[in-house]
Amino acid sequence: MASKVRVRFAPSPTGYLHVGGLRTALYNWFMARRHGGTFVLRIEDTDRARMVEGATENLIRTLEVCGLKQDEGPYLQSERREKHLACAYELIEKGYAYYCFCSKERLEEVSKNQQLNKQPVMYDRHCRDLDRTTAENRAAVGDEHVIRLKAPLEGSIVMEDLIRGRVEIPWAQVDDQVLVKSDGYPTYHLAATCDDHDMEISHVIRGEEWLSSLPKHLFIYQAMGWEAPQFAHLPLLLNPDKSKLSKRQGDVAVEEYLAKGYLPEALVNFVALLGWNPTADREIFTKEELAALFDITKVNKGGAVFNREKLDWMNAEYIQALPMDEYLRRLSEGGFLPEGIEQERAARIVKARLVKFADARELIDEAVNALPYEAPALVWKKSDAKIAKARLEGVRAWLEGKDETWFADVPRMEEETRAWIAEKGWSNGDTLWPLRVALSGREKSPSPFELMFVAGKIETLVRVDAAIKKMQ
RNA sequence: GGCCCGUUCGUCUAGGGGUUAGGACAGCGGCUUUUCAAGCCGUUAACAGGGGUUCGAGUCCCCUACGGGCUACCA
Repeated sequence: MASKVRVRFAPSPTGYLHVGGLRTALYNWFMARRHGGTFVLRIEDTDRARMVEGATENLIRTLEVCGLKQDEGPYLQSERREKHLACAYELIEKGYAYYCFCSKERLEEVSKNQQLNKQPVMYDRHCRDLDRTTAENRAAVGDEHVIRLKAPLEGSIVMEDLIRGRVEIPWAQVDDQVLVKSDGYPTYHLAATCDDHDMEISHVIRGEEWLSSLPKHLFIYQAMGWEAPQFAHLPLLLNPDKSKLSKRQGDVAVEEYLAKGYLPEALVNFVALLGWNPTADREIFTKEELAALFDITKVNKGGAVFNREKLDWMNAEYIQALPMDEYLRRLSEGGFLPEGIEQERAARIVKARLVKFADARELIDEAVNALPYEAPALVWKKSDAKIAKARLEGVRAWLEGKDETWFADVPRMEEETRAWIAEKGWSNGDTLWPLRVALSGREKSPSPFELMFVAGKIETLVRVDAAIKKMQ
């Protein structure tokens, strides 16, 4: 790789961090970490009309939650406007850009006709050959104008992409792109190119949607006499129907996943493996491990469907791996843990079956609160009412003799109770089933030992008594 | 419409001329089991199609089909 790796993540502040954006950020971060480089954050806020209040702060916060802290920045592109404009004027000076005074109406007219005649839709270069001095005077006087790139008319450009290899695009296809808008702000093409050069970016890693405008960017580098960085255009993230991942077909914002209680580590792990994988029969990696193995040239060319089922699986894996106190802390800080001692105990036993934190409330509720039920529910399928009642009475006497601390130790409760059942010559089924239903009121539930742990001694006995009474 | 990019199990992918085409998620089956979940074991399932090149193509080339991106004074 180049001697000094400098990469950047350059989102526009449109309100939230898109999961595709997260992956782009991640790959840039990997690249920086892998080569001892610098990860720069730049906010592309040149479109004043699309600015969203608080979006930038939110973007930075979300990246940080995901463990992606920039080494440099954030730079605000809007604050670098003077540099961009200077660049535009230099391009005009060198004959690689020009003033354009065409009205929006004329432009619409032109493209309408092109569409009708099945011609490629692009600017007809009406102002391309205006006399420069005249144009400059008009501009100085305040005539509304834009500045356009003076793209070559013939031949084609051959480009080298780290992921796709050689790409060739005929210049006839490349429009005289607007570089400076009539509001005096630069467009992405000018600003990004200019900034990437200024910030000495060595590798531009961005979404595939930019591939077709790469000729314009390369042309600017060349016209300015700058050395161009290397480029890598990432494949898109897709909906299940293979269209570009969009809001309509499910969540696309990282914030939404976080709000649902997906762990940032899990989301990062999952997203990182969409389009690239370190060639190992393994799925769970920390981002540091991934960074150490990262190779931009091994990134897939084809788009990847964002498969939520696998995300769920992976998130559950991460929850399982969390130490209990860490798990409770995060659950609580995320606002997913209802108040109460039983609730906290339930949170403990529910951890193993939790897919995402947002599901915790319901699972906890099921573990804490018993449902109303009818007496027949207490009878195990291979048993009968008489046995069920006898077992319940036996269990009650057994539990009566235990102290509160005994109920705080699930493995011990289970071990000793099973031994006791065996000693009695009873079966686990005809004993444990009635106990479990007595405690939960449900056909399906956590184990009776877990439920006793949640309920505590007093409440356990109350529920067992109630069950016995139902059997009268 | 034009230009560009892409195409291995349903999904994420491994694979860079010689493989029984491997793994993961989901699915299915079984084991375990007081229920559910988990866990463990097993299993279904793919090189888009057609031409080349080659002794030999998932791997290289071409064509077609399909999908996607761009085609803004948005990024």
